[in-house]
Parts: sequence; C-alpha cells; structure tokens
Amino acid sequence: MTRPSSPKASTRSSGGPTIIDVAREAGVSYTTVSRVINNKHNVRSDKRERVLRAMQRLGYVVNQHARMLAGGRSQMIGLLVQDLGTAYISEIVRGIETALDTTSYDLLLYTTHRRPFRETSYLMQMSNGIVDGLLLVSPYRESLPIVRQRPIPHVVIDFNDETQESASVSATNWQGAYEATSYLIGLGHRRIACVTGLPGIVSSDRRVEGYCAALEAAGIPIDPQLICVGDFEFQGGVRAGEQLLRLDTLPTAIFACNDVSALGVIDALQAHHIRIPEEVSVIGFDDIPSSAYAHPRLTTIRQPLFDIGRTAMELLLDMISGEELTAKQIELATSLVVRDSCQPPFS
Amino acid sequence: MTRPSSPKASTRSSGGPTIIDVAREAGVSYTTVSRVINNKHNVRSDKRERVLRAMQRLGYVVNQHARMLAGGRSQMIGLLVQDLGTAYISEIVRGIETALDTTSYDLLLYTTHRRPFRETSYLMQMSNGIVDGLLLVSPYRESLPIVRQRPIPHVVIDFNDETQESASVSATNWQGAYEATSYLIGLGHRRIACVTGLPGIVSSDRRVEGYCAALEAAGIPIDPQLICVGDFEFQGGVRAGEQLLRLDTLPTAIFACNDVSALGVIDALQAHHIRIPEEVSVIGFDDIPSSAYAHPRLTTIRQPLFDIGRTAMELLLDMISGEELTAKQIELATSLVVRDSCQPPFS
DNA sequence: AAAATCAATGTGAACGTTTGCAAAACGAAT
DNA sequence: ATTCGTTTTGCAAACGTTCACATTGATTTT
Repeated sequence: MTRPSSPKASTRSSGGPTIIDVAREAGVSYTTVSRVINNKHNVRSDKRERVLRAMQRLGYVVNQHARMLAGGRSQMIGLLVQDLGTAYISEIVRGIETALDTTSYDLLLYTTHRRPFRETSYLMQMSNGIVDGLLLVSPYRESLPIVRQRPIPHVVIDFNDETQESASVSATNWQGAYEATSYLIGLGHRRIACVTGLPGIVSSDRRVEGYCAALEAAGIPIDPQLICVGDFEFQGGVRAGEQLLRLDTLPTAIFACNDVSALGVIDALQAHHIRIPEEVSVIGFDDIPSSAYAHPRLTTIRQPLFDIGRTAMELLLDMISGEELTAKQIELATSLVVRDSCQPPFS
Repeated sequence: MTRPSSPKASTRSSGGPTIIDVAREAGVSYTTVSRVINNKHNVRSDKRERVLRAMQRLGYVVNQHARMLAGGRSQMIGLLVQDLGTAYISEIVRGIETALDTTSYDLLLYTTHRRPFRETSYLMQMSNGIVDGLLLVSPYRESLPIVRQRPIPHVVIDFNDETQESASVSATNWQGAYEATSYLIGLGHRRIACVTGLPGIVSSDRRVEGYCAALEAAGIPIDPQLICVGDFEFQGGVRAGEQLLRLDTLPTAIFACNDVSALGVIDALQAHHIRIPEEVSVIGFDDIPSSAYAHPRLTTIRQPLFDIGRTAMELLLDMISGEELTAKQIELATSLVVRDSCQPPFS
C-alpha cells in the first residue's frame, strides 16, 4: 500500500481545472500557483508570468469552497433581510453593493419573509463560518443573542440597539419623527394622529417616541385614540385610516411611521372622499420612490438609505480586516422633504 | 513518522463543532453521523436518535464548504441580476424566493450594475461549481456562451432566446406590445410614438417589434421619427419626451416599453403643461407598484413578474434534480391593465 | 573561499465533509 | 450448528485549497 502523500493527479470529475493542473502546465509546484493566486510577494516574476499564462490557457478559476475550507475565509458576506420586495430595503442593498464593489466579497442572501424561526436557523448556519461577516437588516430582537455568542463580525442595520453590544448603523429615527411632528405643529395642527409599525420593531418604537416627545414639547396632550397600530404595510395604513374615520372627529394631520402606510392611509381617506391635504395633512417617513409619484406627492422624512447600507458595509469590512473601530454605533441624519401632502389646518 | 490516517482530533480553531465531535459525543463513527445528516435510510433508529441528541447538545451545524468540496453539491443557487434596486427585479426575486422556500438551497447574489465585464467574470466564477445552478435575469448576449460551455444547469429570465439552447422563462413581450398598441389604435389613435429600451436588450427589441406589427396590422405606416430610443430608466423617458416635444406635431399617444420610462415621459410632457391623457395618452409596460400611485394612474401591460421568478426557479430545481423537461422555453402571458392615462384622441 | 543571510520554491499536513468498499452484526434458512 | 443474505457500521481516501516548515539557490558579509 502506497503512502497517501500530498495532492495527486487531477482532471477527475466534473469540476474545471485545479491548481494542480495549472502547476503541471506551468511547470511549477502547486504552492507556487497558490502564491500567484493570492498575490504573495515572494515569487519570481518570470514564474508568475508563466503561471498566469497557464491559468489563462486552462480557464482556471479558484474553487471558493476549497479555499474556505483550507484558509478559513470564504470571501462571502451574509446578508439577512426580511424581504427584498420593498423599495426600502432595495435602496439599502444598493448601498451595500456599492461598498462591496471594490472588494472581492460576494453576497450570500437570506430572506426570512418575516418568520423569526427562519431567521434564527439562518443565523446559526451562517455564523458557523460559512461567511466572513454578517449584515442584519431590521432583525428580530431574539436573533441578536444567537449571532453574538459566536465570534463573527456583524453589523446591524436599522436597529437602534440600546445594549450597544453589536455594531449598528441606522437613521436618527427619534429625531426624524420629532421633526415630522414639529413640522405639523408648526403648520398649526394640534390633533395629530400617528400610524405606527408593529410594536417591538425598534425603528417604529423610536419614531412613536419622537412623535410623543414633540407633542409634549409643544404642550399638546397625547391622545391614545389617535395612535393607531399599523404594520409598515399598505394594508396596515388602510386599516389605520378606517379606524381614524370611525372617530367622532378626524384628526387634522397624520404622521405615518413609514411611507407605505402613509400611502395606505391616504388611500383609505380618499376612498371616503376626504381631500388630502385640504382636510387632513399626511406626512410619512422613509422617502421611497413611490412617494414622489403619489397623489398628492407625499411630504416625508427622508432616510439616507443608500448611505446607511454603504456605511454599514464599510464598517463591516473594517471589522473583518481587524481595523480599530472608533464609533461602533452610527446614526445617519434624516431630513424633511416637503411636498404636497401637508398644509395648515382649515378651521 | 506516523501514517497520516483518517480524520483526527478536532476542536482546533475558530469553527464550531464538527462531525467528529458529534461522533465522539454520541459514541459512534463519524460516518454514521454523516449518514444521519444526509437522511440515509441505513442507520438504526436508536443510533440516529443518539446522534440527533448529540448534535442538539453541541449546537452542531454542517459546514457547507466542506460538504461541497467532498460531495460536489453546494446547496447554493447563483442569482445574477443587473440591479436589485428596481421594483421590476424585486418582484421576480420575490417569486424566486417563494419557490426556494421549501428547499434547502440558498441564494448567492451577484449584481452586475450593468457592466458586461463584471457579468462575464461572475459567470466564470459561478459556473466553476461554486453553485449548483444558475439563474440569469436579463443577461447580456455575450454572457450566454460562457455559461453554456460549462455543464451547469441554468435558466434565463427575461430573454426570449432565439437559439433555444438555454432554458428560459419570460413574458410574452411581443404580444404584450401588440396588445398595448392595438388598444391605443382601438381608442382611435393613429400617430403613436414608441419609447424603446436600449437596442440589443432582447425584451425591448421584442416589444418594439410588437408595436410595429400592430401598426402594420392596422394599416398605419411606421414613422421612424416617432420611435425614440430610451434606456428603460426614468431619465431616458424624460429625454424621449423632450425629443417628442421638438416635433412639429406631437403624437396623440405614446407606448413606452416599460413603466419607468413611461413615468419619465409623463414627467417631461407635464413639465411643458401638456395634459395626460387629455392631450396625449401614455401606456407603459411592466405594472410596477409606482404605476398605480402615479398621476394619472398609469395604464399598462402587466407582466406576471412574480410568476416568472417562481416558474424559473422551479424549472431550475427540476433541472438540477435531473428531471425530464418537457418545455424548456416558457412564456407567461401579459395582460392589459386599464387605468387613467389613456383616452380617445381629442381632435 | 567559507559562512551567513535572505528570497524563492517545494513538501506534507491540515480543513470538514462524502462515499466506495469491506467488515461486522444480525436473522433466517438450511 | 452452519451457511447465507441482509442490513448496519466503520475505515480510508478523496475533494481543492492554504499554510507552516524545510529546503534550495543566490547574494552578501567576513
């Protein structure tokens, strides 16, 4: 029985040429080929040339899986989102990709479709070393402990994290909501409703807090009847609108915690022939593309979604390469975008 | 020097517990653990139980990279798109994910940002066995030969492929454009402009063909002046609209080859105080969410994007599992969605 | 001219799985 | 009891890389 020594012949099954084939073609050892692939400095330029040409000729491309197994780095970033189908997340992902553009990392995409169970199981998978880093967009609360107990670099997006244990990037949700509400107050409104997201979603909670704070600062008492629980979806906005319509008197203005539900509220009110903004003003949050096309064009609080994605990715890349991290909790400023859906109250 | 025998001790570096740790914990061989993981039938139920419990206790999760290297299957599907930021693609991806939901495959995402060069290099990467199958959304013509010369299952979306060499799923682009144009003709229009996508994009070309065919069928001569080259983007639509405005007489109707450019055309015309649809009717193609919120609400040809994505993924999964394929070229029917942006011509 | 230094190259052993093959265990049939 | 099929189990060898270490060859220092 022969000793099973190092890498043997190749050209076996389906896969393309391997490092060994290239080595044979170029007349060098496979280690040298590996060095060329990884741009190590210590290889003579004529040999490097030979290897490069051999790779060309054979159409060689490295096997990431083998590379990962041997080297411990997969060159993949795991991206966990609830759903890609929303303009909101698309824009963040766009930013993420931009930051990734200059690197050789790939994105491994996980979509949880709002099922916490899936999120947990994905997270266990990924944190096992299948990816080099993890980007969590609007994760569930329960998910964070899982990823924290493993030693994997990760950045959380859109989740103002009070424990400060994970790196995070998000918009100034509280301040944005405060500004939106103050803007309505400044126009003269006093009866201002709020359409929330699902309770427990951190960004939603923060915005509701900002809304309340602005009212209090203006000396307006908070009316629980005017706070309608939505779900960040169009239908939730519609339901909230209908709920408001059942009140004895309508509010004169509505702050919706995101644009999609603002659109839903508007739809519900207009269906009952209420004119926006003449009878009721509506302001949203996010500034998704549809807001600009809506009728009336939606006044809203703009989140720098693209920048949030880009910043988060850059932060993660820094963490992966082991750089010093000055600010682990980053908040990016929101801004008021005035369009046509708000005006002073009629009365 | 000792003989280097099979798998050794473990609990080395960063990674979590391995198959070997589980085996030790359960008091069986690692092969048995592997069998349990892969649901092989030939393992006694009491041992299976023991292994399962050991896996639970240790928090074991399989290393996909090692699995791939050894077994040749990665449980990953490569998804190549130009850009995730468009509602158009989001909806397709949503369908893809739905089909993937019941399987254990993951999505490896590649975004080319409209750079053919990137697309080629990605394709070489992926077809090397890093993924088990490939989904190409609106690829460049040059990309297909690359992926065809490797033996990897792949499905092309939104690319009516005349060579019929690759499996494909797309909408009935020609018929949809024919229907849109015929609808305008039916309303009484005779001077009908067309805003195209970039030449060479197959779906765009097909739609232009359908437009021309409908005109011819109605005995209306094709006026080259009325065919404006766009780029499937908002700005392209704006430019096309401005081009049309420079004509001696405006057309009475415009067929835009996608909704985004229809929105751009409308924007350009409205900026010049042209009323839609009173002075000019506009019809789009796609039925993206914004179309319903636009002002006026956009009449358009609806593509079943979700179904396209889902069907493509199902087809690919069938191909991967080696099932017989009856129809490799699938076309899904479009439908006319009548809203408010078209009416009979004024004159 | 020998010794010491340094860069360039090669060797062998991982990395965590799957899998072909052979050994062992177990019943059933003789 | 012995033989003969079945399962059930385990060993060893891949899979295609990276990396620590040993070796070689070239260049400088003494």
